[in-house]
Amino acid sequence: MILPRHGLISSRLHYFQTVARLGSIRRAAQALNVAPSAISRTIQHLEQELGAPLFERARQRLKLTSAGEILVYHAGASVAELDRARAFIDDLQGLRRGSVSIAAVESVARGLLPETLSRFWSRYPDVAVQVTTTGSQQAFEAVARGECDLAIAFDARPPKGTQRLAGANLRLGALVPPKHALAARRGVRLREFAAERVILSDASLTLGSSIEAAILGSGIELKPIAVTNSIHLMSAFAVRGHGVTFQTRVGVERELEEGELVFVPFNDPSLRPRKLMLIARGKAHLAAGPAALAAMLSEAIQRLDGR
DNA sequence: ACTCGTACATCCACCGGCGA
DNA sequence: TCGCCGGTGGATGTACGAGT
Repeated sequence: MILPRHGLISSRLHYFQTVARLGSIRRAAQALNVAPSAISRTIQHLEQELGAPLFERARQRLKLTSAGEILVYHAGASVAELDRARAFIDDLQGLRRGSVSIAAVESVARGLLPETLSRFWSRYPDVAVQVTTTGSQQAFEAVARGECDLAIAFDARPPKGTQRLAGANLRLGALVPPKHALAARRGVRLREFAAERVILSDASLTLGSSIEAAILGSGIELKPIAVTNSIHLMSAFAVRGHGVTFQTRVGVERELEEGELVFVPFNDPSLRPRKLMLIARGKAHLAAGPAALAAMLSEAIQRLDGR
């Protein structure tokens, strides 16, 4: 049994509209892919219900009566309203039990994302979320390829076909233990850590490459005690007093809140703020679930701007 | 004018899915 | 399980146009 595109709610109106448009039950039947008899009977039912003929049967041609003209006008409005209602209902269902996929850099997955998802799930508890941690450029490319709905990353170029939804400039700084000599300072220079044990991120992270460029540009020689691509390890080493590390506040929210580390921003002009960005494949592509999460993430990212 | 082929709407019997 | 509803295919009646 082939149902017309509007289902039972408006199939009669849809049949009627098609017959009125084509002026023939047979052509309407071909257009709708049903038997002519089905349409004929549907029209008869409508006429019985309304108590008035909708077509004049003359010379093998169906011509709308005045009642038919009135119904054509109102049926068009009704079908359009049903389409609108269907779109709203689809969106509502997407928010009730849809899914969202996100690619994010590790630092975002440690703090910003869990915090925002807690708020998201308090409103939309049945929307499933798939989170993949990866490098910045890879995260953005995953969105461009349609493999995920949203991506959050640092200092990466949004690929063609994607749209930037939010951005924030985040200062780079040193993460030091509370008892460190520089912990109370309002700002520091990179060269002040020349004699220190430092924990650096490797060049596979955008963080690593921007710090490496600043080190090379200033001619400072640092003594890295550890080099890693893990934001988690960098902060864990720093908390245990193995050395100081350099990054933004994103990813170490818990350590800062609990007083395990202190963030001291850099004053070096060569250490420019890092740009955190949220992208999607264009707002028009976002279903209800991803759109709702994107709105919450945008708000959270914009609150970070300048910090 | 009549016949014939074609196109169309309608009627009827029957089938299958779905909900009470 | 049964009734309702919407589907299909075949039969039938009607109208039209072309050919004779």
